[in-house]
Amino acid sequence: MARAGVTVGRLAEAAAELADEVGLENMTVSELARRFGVKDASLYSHIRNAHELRVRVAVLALAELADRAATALAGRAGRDALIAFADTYRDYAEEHPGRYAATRVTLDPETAEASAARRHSEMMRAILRGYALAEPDQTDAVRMLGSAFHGFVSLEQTGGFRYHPRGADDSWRRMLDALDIALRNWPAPAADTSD
Amino acid sequence: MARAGVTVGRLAEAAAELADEVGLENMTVSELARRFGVKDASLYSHIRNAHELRVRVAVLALAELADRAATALAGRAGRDALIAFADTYRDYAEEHPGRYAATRVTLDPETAEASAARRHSEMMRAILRGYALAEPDQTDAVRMLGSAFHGFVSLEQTGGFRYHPRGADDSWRRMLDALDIALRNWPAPAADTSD
DNA sequence: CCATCCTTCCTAGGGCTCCTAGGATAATAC
DNA sequence: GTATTATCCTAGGAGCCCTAGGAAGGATGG
Repeated sequence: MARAGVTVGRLAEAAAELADEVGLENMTVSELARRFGVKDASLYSHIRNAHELRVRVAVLALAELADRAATALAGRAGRDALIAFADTYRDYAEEHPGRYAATRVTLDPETAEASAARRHSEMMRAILRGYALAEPDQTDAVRMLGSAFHGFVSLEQTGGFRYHPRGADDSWRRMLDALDIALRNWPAPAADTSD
Repeated sequence: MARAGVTVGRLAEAAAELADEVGLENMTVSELARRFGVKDASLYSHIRNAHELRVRVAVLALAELADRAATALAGRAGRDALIAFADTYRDYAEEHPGRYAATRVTLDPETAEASAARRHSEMMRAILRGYALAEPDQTDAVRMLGSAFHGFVSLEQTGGFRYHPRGADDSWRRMLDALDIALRNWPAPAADTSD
């Protein structure tokens, strides 16, 4: 019987496709095997378990997204960079919901280290160079941006903005403007603003 | 054979407990049945399917969280209200991860309408009274706050802040300060959106 | 060219999940 | 006390994840 040509790489790629189609939680080893014309048990020669599959999709997505973000960031600084970066995230999440969801899979330290995760935070820090923030404010700002971007995309995808006529695009733009302002007026350390 | 005393209410309560213990995606009808000393098939006299269970946990959690937030908000305004509200969210998510995750389950319109979801957005709007924002800016601001809160909690829970020594608590405080500043300096509507 | 070895695939099967169908019994209403 | 309804049961189908053990493809080396 001819071999199906399954490799870990193709498996991860197909898993990412499948996750985008049916959602990460409905991405199953069985369905993946079916798409390769192979019994599900056969895939366990290539992967340890279903979780590894999710991890591989996560790693793949993190790299893809980092590449896109890097391209978007080229030649931009300050507010322009912020917006370009944020839009890249949101567009990617819309285009590849399964892959995007996978980026939130918790990775073990070694996998995380080998992944593009560091590139992501470094790009965020690069953006913040336009705002002159020292540590630990820079880390705090990175976390705020990450929270706002991911939170918005997450709420949007779960339908949280569905019950109000205001367009999500418009809210997104305004949020980015507001974040830009927050970064430019970054609060002084622990000054008790008594008002 | 004596009845186990299963009701939809107790089911939802037990499901919430279970979700907090094992995570929402590991909360299963079978395990729930086991805890009631009943066969899994028996539960289908009370609920239609597993999804309904998740929805019931979501509704329960939204109500609980709204109650807590309302209490925290009492007698506070402006920045104080913002912080009290945000802390309520984050504390609840830490205390009840399964319930919190359920609040992100997509509800059908009628269920959403009957849930405490509206109370949540109304509380956010109440907070924004301290910042004098007119529509649609108010909606945009509500979405920004929701995004930042949920995003932070989500990243924190999936371990996104694990690879840097800076404490998450500190970043959280600073993010709230920054959001307060963003609200007080809310951007003027874009003059031109042509680029 | 042939023997060897590793990889990839198979069948078989166990255990868990969700869920349906149909029947029995407990609690309640009349 | 009987009829009704709600709650529980057993039985079973289908899908999922995963393991064990075996067969065959494809490469390697004599």
